[in-house]
Amino acid sequence: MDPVTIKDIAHALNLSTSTVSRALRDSYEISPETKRLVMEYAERLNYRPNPIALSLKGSSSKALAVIVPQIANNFFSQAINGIEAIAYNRGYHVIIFQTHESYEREVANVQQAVSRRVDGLLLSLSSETSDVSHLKALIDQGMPLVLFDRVAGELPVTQVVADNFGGAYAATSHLLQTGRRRIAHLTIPPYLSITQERLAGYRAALEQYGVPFDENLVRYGTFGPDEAGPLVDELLALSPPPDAFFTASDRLALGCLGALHKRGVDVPGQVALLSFTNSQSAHLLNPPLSTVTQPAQEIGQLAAERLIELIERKHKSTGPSTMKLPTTLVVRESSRPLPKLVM
Amino acid sequence: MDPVTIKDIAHALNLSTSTVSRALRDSYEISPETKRLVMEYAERLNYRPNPIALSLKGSSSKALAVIVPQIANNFFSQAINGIEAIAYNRGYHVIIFQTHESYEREVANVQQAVSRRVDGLLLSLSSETSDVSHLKALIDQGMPLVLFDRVAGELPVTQVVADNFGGAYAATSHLLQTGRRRIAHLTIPPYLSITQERLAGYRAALEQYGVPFDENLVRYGTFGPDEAGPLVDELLALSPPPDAFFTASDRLALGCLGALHKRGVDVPGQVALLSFTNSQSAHLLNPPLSTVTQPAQEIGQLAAERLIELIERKHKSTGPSTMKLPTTLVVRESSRPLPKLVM
DNA sequence: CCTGAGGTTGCAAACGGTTGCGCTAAGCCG
DNA sequence: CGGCTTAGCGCAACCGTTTGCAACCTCAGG
Repeated sequence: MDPVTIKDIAHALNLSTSTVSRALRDSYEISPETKRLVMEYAERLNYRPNPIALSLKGSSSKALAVIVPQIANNFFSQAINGIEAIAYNRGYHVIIFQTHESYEREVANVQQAVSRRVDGLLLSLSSETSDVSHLKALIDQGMPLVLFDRVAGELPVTQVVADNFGGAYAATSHLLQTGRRRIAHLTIPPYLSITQERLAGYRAALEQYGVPFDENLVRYGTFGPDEAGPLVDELLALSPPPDAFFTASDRLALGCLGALHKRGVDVPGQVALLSFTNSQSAHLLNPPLSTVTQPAQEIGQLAAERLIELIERKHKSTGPSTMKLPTTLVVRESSRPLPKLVM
Repeated sequence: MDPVTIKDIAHALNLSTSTVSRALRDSYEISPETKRLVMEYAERLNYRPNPIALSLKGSSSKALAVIVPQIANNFFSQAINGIEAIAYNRGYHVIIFQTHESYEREVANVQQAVSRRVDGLLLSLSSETSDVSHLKALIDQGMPLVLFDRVAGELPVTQVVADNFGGAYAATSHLLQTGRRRIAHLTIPPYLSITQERLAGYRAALEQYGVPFDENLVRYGTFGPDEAGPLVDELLALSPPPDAFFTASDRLALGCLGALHKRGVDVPGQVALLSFTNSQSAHLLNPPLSTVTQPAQEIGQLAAERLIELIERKHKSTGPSTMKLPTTLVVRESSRPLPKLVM
């Protein structure tokens, strides 16, 4: 029960493969009668062109590569969801790669994607990646590429990101408005563009409110397991200790909340907590968690749309652009205003 | 800067493509000297065989299809994580498809996967799927196939699942032991094997404790948005109302907890809550949620391992088997024993 | 010196499809 | 009625690789 080929049809109808091919593509060179015959027969046999043969011949493989650090992460799985939706509608398939935050695997995955002849790449940098020459090479080859979320500003490619600066600014401002002054920032590895933007937003808000920046209050996580606990301990040991935690990832948020629970710290009485997260259950946590959410699915959709545009009218390159989508601050119990407002 | 082909090497070295091909595959027919030349040159040019040409020619495409209802779901993203890990180690790629719980898309995705000439399929049924003839056809074609999580028992294929019966039995028993007698079961669409197994586990536990089964207490969700609220209302309106909710999915768990919060129902005082979920934050919810977790990543890994075995020694088919992995009951605050135990 | 074997290498077909071009027959015009 | 156009179709090359088989050379044995 092997798949039907063009040859089978040609043979059965006593035609040449070229005629069948043209008939199926509705070429003007083929008589309506012949077309009808071929189409009907192909329909009956449920003929599907072999995409592999197509990609061998032509250039297009109708496949996109998505390279992300981790699938099992709310943000990325939501983004992939958006990517897949767009890709499916436009007739593309999605091949997924995980870098597990490793630079080496990122390079290897890019290689693999290229040799699979994908039509384009969607990539979110691993936290280890500081050298982006592998991507430069891609761009020089003319491979369509769109970066999302964790991008590299210096690369001349289309990038889709959330407004990390704005999100962090809004979050920090909110904490300041609720009376906190010692705001700790638990964040992700410093190489990442998003880390820097969030840090910048955090600093900008501090400055706006005349609160001096204290680098002791900024701690970098590593995506390792159980990393939040020690960081929280270090921060709580400061004097004066922080009165708020602003964290930059799902894992840090949950880890931090868990650590605070375990140490019997009252949230938000003793410290407030506010986090970047795409978790669906922030409102059900104890206490309900104030969050900055990124439009993960929209980011994925937009990135996929841009990429497909790039692929389909490669000539008319509109030039690289960075698209920034707004984040949403949702205030909940974990950052409730302090009873006595200092301001 | 087009990718290097065997022809380029052949031309540069004044050899035929066949010689180069054989040299690269280290064939005994080629002289050591020629091999060395070819290998070195290929190395220098960073030659990578075109996988598309390989798949066209031979049989193997070194790609696996994964078809799941939803990527943005803790269970599935964790499972895919496991799949990808194994696949990567064995040199396979993973192409992801989402059915969005639609039977039509499931069929279309299977078609697409086949025409992409993947070497094998990993599939978790959509909730709409009751007819599995599209999978029967696959099996008849000899396409390696492994079902996981949402399986179809009647199919003669390898299946990897969690012990849903056991998990539900343990969960229900626990609720009974803590003094609950009117245990509602909010579950997913009834076609699914896992739904039936969980229901069976639930009933078995009831029977064990001599509590009559009341079908009014069982409600089926549809994966729609905000479906939990109405179901909770209906159940709370029963007389006597339930004293526990046992839910069968992440979404139902969170939806249910949210609905109970909103209605001011005390958990676990008024009703207990216990859920199947792979959420990472169950212990941080308010109240901390008692859960049955499935070993999602292990299920993915095991399924991928089985599939690759199937692919690589297609001849020695060990016959279909069902592998069942244990679930874990974690008791937390949301199912705290009632103050006055009836038993 | 001829023959045959063994060791190397190249030719060509094949995978499934697309496409430039050539061929045939019919129709049209002068 | 002859030549030209044109519709409709087939031949063959091509994408990159593998592989059966033929071809060639060298050398040893008879």
